[in-house]
Amino acid sequence: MSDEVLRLDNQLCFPLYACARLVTQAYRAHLDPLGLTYPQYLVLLVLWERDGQKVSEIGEQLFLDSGTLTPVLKRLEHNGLIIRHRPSTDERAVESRLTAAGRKLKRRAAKVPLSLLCDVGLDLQETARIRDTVRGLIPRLQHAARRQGATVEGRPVRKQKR
Amino acid sequence: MSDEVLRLDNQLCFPLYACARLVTQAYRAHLDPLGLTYPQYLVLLVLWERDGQKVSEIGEQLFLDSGTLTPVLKRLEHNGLIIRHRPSTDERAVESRLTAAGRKLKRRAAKVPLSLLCDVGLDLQETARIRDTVRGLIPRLQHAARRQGATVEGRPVRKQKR
DNA sequence: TCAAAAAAGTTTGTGTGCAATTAAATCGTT
DNA sequence: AACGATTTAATTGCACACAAACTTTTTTGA
Repeated sequence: MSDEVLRLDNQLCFPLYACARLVTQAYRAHLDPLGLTYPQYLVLLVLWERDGQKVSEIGEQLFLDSGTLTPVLKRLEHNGLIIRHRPSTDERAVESRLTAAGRKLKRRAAKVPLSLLCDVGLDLQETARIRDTVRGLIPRLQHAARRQGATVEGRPVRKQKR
Repeated sequence: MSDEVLRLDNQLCFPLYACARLVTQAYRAHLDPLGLTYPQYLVLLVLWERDGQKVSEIGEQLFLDSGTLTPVLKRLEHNGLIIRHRPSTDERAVESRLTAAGRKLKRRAAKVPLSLLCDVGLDLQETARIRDTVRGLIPRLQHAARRQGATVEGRPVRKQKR
């Protein structure tokens, strides 16, 4: 009876899942030479826009919690791209600040997005259209995920084991 | 100069990455009661469509390799949902076959997709539209990802660690 | 004022993803 | 039949994701 709804082809979730992985794979060829993983690249994008942000600020933009970001930031620090330090005004927080090497990497990274579009064979218009479609999903998914128990933003909500 | 292209807001990759994670988070609330993770659920979707598939066959449909699938399949076996065995006709292969418990779980899982759409607040038409848009990206991303993972002019391109 | 609560990160444990390597079985060609 | 090439999974090593527990610091409120 309900076989149809369970077909892989009929689900929205799977193409999203598959595309996200394929995108990071496509990025890898361009990020490997920079010594970056895709999540590390995302963190740098955030810091290149505004330097010296706290873990929680970075997390709000990337929808990642500190449990994920702490190791990523430590690796970036270990690789000499950022420095983490606790500001004296609030010693709970940890700010990440770009080093000279971290700032310098921005120039090389600037070539990556266009290379990717080129690899994938998308023009700017179509890219923008798809981007807006997918982006429109985010608030609704946040609502759905938050409602049921993930820590999307601040609120605890979850009590059950994975 | 090239600041604009590096803005998080202008990238297609990030919404895809964010949505994929938010989707699995939204699924978690419905899959936890079934004792499944999202990748485990995907494997079962494939087996519910056709039982007894080889690791490579499952991998082709989910775009996952044996390095990822082997542990997932072992956990499904450990949880009593499938049995893995090597067919005598070709002892290299490993077929995964649903147990009675694995087949039984399909009835409960059949409620999940609709619950999700309900949580997210999407109607069927809009879902299908977005799904087709995202699905259209897959072949192009595969081409882009494959192009760089395999070989260029006969020589292996990849030698650097991640 | 000061103990309780809240906030901010870190740590721990589990489960993917994926590249690279390894091991075993099968196939193709001689 | 022999043997190198190919196929198929499993293994290894590293890097996310994320829930839950924990530590330290700051804020609150009776």
